[in-house]
Amino acid sequence: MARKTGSHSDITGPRVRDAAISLIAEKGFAAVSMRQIAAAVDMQAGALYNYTADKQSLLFDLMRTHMEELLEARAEAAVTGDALTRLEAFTRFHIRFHLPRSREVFLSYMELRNLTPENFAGIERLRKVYEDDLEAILIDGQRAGVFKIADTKIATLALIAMLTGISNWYRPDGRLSIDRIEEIYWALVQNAVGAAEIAATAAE
Amino acid sequence: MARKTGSHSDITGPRVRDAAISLIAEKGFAAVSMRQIAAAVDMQAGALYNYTADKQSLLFDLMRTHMEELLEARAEAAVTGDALTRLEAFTRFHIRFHLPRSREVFLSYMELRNLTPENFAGIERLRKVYEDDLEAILIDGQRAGVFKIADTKIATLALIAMLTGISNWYRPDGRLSIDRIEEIYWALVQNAVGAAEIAATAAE
DNA sequence: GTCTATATAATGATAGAC
DNA sequence: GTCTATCATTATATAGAC
Repeated sequence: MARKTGSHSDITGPRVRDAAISLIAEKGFAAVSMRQIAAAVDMQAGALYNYTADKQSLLFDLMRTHMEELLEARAEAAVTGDALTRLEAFTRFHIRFHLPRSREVFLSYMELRNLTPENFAGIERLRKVYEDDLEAILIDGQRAGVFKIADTKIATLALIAMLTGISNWYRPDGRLSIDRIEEIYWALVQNAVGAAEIAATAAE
Repeated sequence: MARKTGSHSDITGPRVRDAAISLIAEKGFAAVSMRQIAAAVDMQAGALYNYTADKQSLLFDLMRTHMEELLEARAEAAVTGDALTRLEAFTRFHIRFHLPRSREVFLSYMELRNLTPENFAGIERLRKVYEDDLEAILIDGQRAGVFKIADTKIATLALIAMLTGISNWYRPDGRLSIDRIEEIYWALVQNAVGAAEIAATAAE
C-alpha cells in the first residue's frame, strides 16, 4: 500500500475537510473562498481541485459525511427496552454526539440553503431517518400509556430543536459539565413527554 | 409634509428592506449581492446607497429592527399574575409573533456571524433582554414551588430553542392551525417546567 | 433620487509546467 | 500532487450627469 513520493492525499484530504468545516462554520459557505480554505492548509487554491470537483461538492460531502456518521453512531448506541429507556438513550446519545461537533451542527443546519436541490434532497432524506427514529420511540410510549403527547410528529421536532440548541451556547470550559447537561436535559425531555407525571402519579 | 417630485424614499426604503429580508433569508447574506436586491425593487445597485451606508449597515438595520419590534410587542403583550399565567402568555406570544416572521427569524439566527463585532454585540444585548424576560418568569415560578426546574438558565434557552424551532417547519397551509400549534407547544412547555406534574399531584 | 459608468478587488475554476 | 499564471465573472462602492 506504499504511495508514491509526494503523494499525501490520504493526509491532505482530511486536512482540507477539517479546514473547510471550521471556516464555513465560522463565516458561512458563501463567505468562504477556495483561496481561504487552501491558505488554511498551506496550499494554493488550484490544488484543492484534486480533492473536490467543485465548491458545492465539498459542502455536500461535509454535510453528508456528518449525517452518515450520526446515523451510524446512533445505530450502535441504540438500546432495546421500554419506550422510556429508549428515549433516555436517544437523549443522552444526541447530546454526547453533538456536543463535540458544534462546527458540524452549525454547518448542517445553516448551509442547507446553499445546497443544490438534488444535494438538499439527499441530506433531508438522511435527517428524516434520524427524526423517524425518535418518533418511533414516542409513538411506542404513547401507545403503552407511558407518554402523554398531543402530537408525536411535533413533539419529535420540538425535542430535537431543544436538544440541538445546546450547541448554540455550550462551551467546553463553561459552567456545566457534559454529565450535568445530560441530566438537566433528560429531565426536561422526560417532563415534556409527560413521563414524569405518570411516574409521580404511579408512585403514590 | 409634502415631498418633492420624484422623491419616494418613504416608500422605496421599506421596499428595499423587504426585498433584502427575503433574499437574505433565502440565500444568506454573503450570497446576496446589492445588485440582486436592487433588481428585486427595479433599481440599479448604486441607488441603494441612498438607503443604506453599506451592505453591513443594511444587515444590522434589519436585525436590530426585528429585535426591537419583538421587545416592543412583548412589552405590550406581557400580563400580570402568577408564574404559570405569565409563562402561558409568553409561550403564546412567542409563537404568534414569530410564526408570520419566518424570514426574520431565519435571518436573525443565521446571520449573526456576518455582523461586525460591534453590531453583533448590539443584537446580542437585545436578545438577552428577551431571554431574561423569560428566565424571570421561570425563577418566580420556581421560588413559588409551581415549577420544578433543574436550572432556570438552561431551561430558558431550551424553551426558546424549542419554540423558535417551529419556524423551521411551519407552513401557513400545513396540517396544523396556529391555534392548534399554540395548544401543543403550551402543553410541552407546561410539562417541561414541571407545572403539569404539580397540577396533577395537587388535584388528588 | 436614480441613472450610467467605472474603479478596484476578489471570486471559482482551469491550463500547463514540474 | 502542487505550483504559477490566468480567464472570465462578479462583487462593493463611488462619481457625476440629469
